[in-house]
Amino acid sequence: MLQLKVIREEKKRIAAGLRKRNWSPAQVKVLDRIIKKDDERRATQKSLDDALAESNQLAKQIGDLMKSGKKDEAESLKGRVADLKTLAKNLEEAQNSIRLELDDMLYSVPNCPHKSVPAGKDAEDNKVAKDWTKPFPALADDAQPHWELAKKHNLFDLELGVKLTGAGFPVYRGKGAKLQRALIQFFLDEATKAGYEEILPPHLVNADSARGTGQLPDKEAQMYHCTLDDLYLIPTAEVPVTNIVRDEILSLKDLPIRMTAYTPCFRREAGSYGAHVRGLNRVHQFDKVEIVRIEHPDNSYKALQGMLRHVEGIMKKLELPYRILLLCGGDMGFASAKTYDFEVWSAAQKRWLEVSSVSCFETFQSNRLKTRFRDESGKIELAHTLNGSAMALARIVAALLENNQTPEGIRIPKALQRYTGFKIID
RNA sequence: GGAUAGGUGGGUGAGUGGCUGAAACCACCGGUUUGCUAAACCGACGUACGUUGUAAAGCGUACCGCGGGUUCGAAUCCCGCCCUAUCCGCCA
Repeated sequence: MLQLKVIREEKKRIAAGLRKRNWSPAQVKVLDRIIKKDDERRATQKSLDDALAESNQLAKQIGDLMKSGKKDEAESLKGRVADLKTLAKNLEEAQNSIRLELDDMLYSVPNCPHKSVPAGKDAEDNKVAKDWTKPFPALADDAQPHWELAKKHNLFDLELGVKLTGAGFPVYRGKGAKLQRALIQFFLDEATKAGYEEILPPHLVNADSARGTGQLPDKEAQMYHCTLDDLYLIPTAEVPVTNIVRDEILSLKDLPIRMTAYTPCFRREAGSYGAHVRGLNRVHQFDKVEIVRIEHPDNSYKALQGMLRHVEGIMKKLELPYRILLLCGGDMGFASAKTYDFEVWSAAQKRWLEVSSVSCFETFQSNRLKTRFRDESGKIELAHTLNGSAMALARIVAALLENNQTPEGIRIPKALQRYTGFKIID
């Protein structure tokens, strides 16, 4: 969530940012309500502190009087303390409900887009930051989409997944399973080379962690919830990995922190069904290697560029046609200040598939996570967090299968061959 | 799952009702000494919110796992929960 301090001090800038996200002037008024509610909070806090201060002082006096044997005088003060206590209790209750209202409002406000983010309503308004200029792979007329190829080569089986679990849980098998494993290994190795520490986190998290990265309270429906133990299956490695630095005050020399993790990702995805979600395009469980960075605010946008180059390097090694989009305000995720999406060309489906999303969150996440660092002068500041997929497997596999199909079989990109142990799927 | 013992500041650890936001030691940071390093010595050293101040800094409040209760007053007493260790049971 946004920092109260920033909303108070830079209301105009935030308001302008929200309008970039396609917020109406009426919606932007929530900022004024937040500030007003915060005024209320401060006033109540002051009264409460004053009441407690007086009561503390009286308690001390009573203690002294008791010791010096002036019992009657002590007794006479107790009435006042009781009154103060009632007052304090009421104020505290008021304070709690003010806090809840304030938090509700704060949670409802998305991050303020970076100044370089274009305004816009939806995906139509995204800017192509880097286009694919070379020709797309030329496929034969009888080229097949990946779900047909998978059937032909026995790579994954969605119907079997229905039997075992339900729709959207693919069962990979044979060379399909090996390809999956090879990609994970490849992505992790690339991240390691780029200086990211490999993490293997739990795949279930508690509510505190889900709150920390903003899945709770608003996106609860996206996650699978194990109610018996009140744990959530992670929708992305971002959740456990970013929470590593929750409630931490880092020292300057700890920064930057770079971490990478492979995890399966579980998404309930209440969303749409149909042609666009066939095969591996959208599933409830998929594999992903995530990269996460914790950065000094001065360096976060440089770090974002670094992450872009990293993902781009992977694209090139996989020999996939890709483009990079700079998302417009209206299409950006709630928590992001700036997001680039990577899309690969799926030659048989003849459309772009999103395979990676790289974002800088500035202090939006760290504010909730309480991830701070001590700056040069010893002052405590919120760190910036960033993350990106490098990469999401399911859709990469889809593109890989489709783009590389030949009459002889499906060709494995050179960089991947030492991981798969085979050069072709036939 | 059962039994027992515990959860105090970055770490170790003292503290059983007011003098404790918390001893002592270690680490970290600043300084003195030193050719340099080390040692020794001196000093500073939690977080959040509120408030005064241009600022430096000061003041108030809260926090000793979490939540509630008893009391004029709680780290300390009581209740519930969570977690950790050990033993037993179960088990990949």
